[in-house]
Amino acid sequence: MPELPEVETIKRQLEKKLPGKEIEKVQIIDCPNADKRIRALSGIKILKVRRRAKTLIVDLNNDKSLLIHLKLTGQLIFRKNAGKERFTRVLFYLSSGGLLFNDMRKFGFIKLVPTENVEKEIHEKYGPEPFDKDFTLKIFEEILVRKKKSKIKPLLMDQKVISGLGNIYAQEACFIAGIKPGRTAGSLDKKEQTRLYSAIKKVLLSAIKFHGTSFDSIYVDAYGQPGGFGQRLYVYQQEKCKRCGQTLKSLRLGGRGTWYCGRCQN
DNA sequence: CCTTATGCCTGAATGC
DNA sequence: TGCATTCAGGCATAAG
Repeated sequence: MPELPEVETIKRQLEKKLPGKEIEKVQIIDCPNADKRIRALSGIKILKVRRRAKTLIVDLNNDKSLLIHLKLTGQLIFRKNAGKERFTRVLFYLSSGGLLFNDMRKFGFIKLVPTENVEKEIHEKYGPEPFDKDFTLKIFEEILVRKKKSKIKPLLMDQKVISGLGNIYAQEACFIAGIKPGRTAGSLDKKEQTRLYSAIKKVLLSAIKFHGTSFDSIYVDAYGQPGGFGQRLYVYQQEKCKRCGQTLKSLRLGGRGTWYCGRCQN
């Protein structure tokens, strides 16, 4: 399930590949959430690839941008020889190679919006990027005070509050910070707030370094390669604590599977 | 304002 | 073996 590190990995790879390339043809194979107008992009060139939260933004030279969200099972893969694969939903034929939008469960979407509206469509809807300078410790503390009754792990997953964290990295951050995921935001003391703030950045940076998590073998990067962070997970879908060896506890928070160590997290 | 539930989907895993 | 059931989850939306 692509979260910030996975989408960032794809973004960094595609921004080296796509700019300057021309879209020769777009084929929508089976994609209920794809804007039909993308079929008319023949002859349009790709200018830039960006990321905001978990959404990829592909700016085009016709003042429009593609907004691509992979949701749970989406893949965006660059292939030298374009061809339909098992779950290919949209196929972009490029001047060299092809860009495949694969999505087993069809939750993902591709929108086409005027580039000038990207701000409105995306940026305004989401909370701060964890690596932007506006995401300061002070801002984070204010969030925790404002949402003091929320449970901390579902809060970290709320894109309107902070963008980019999903079910994996929210609970990994809680582990690294030594905080139980079911604690309320308001119950964190100053030290815990600081630890969690650092843990968010730490886990995301590390995951980006290893090209993300391919735990479920669904996520792959823009070259079809799995990420290497899966074996470095502390708690997500793990049985025993990597630090103390104790059997992890599991529960559901916000409807999502959640794991934590009763000894290492307080 | 809040929290929790639902729908969108399909494949893998499980149960009888 | 096969068929039905359950589960996974991002996130918009509805309901409580």
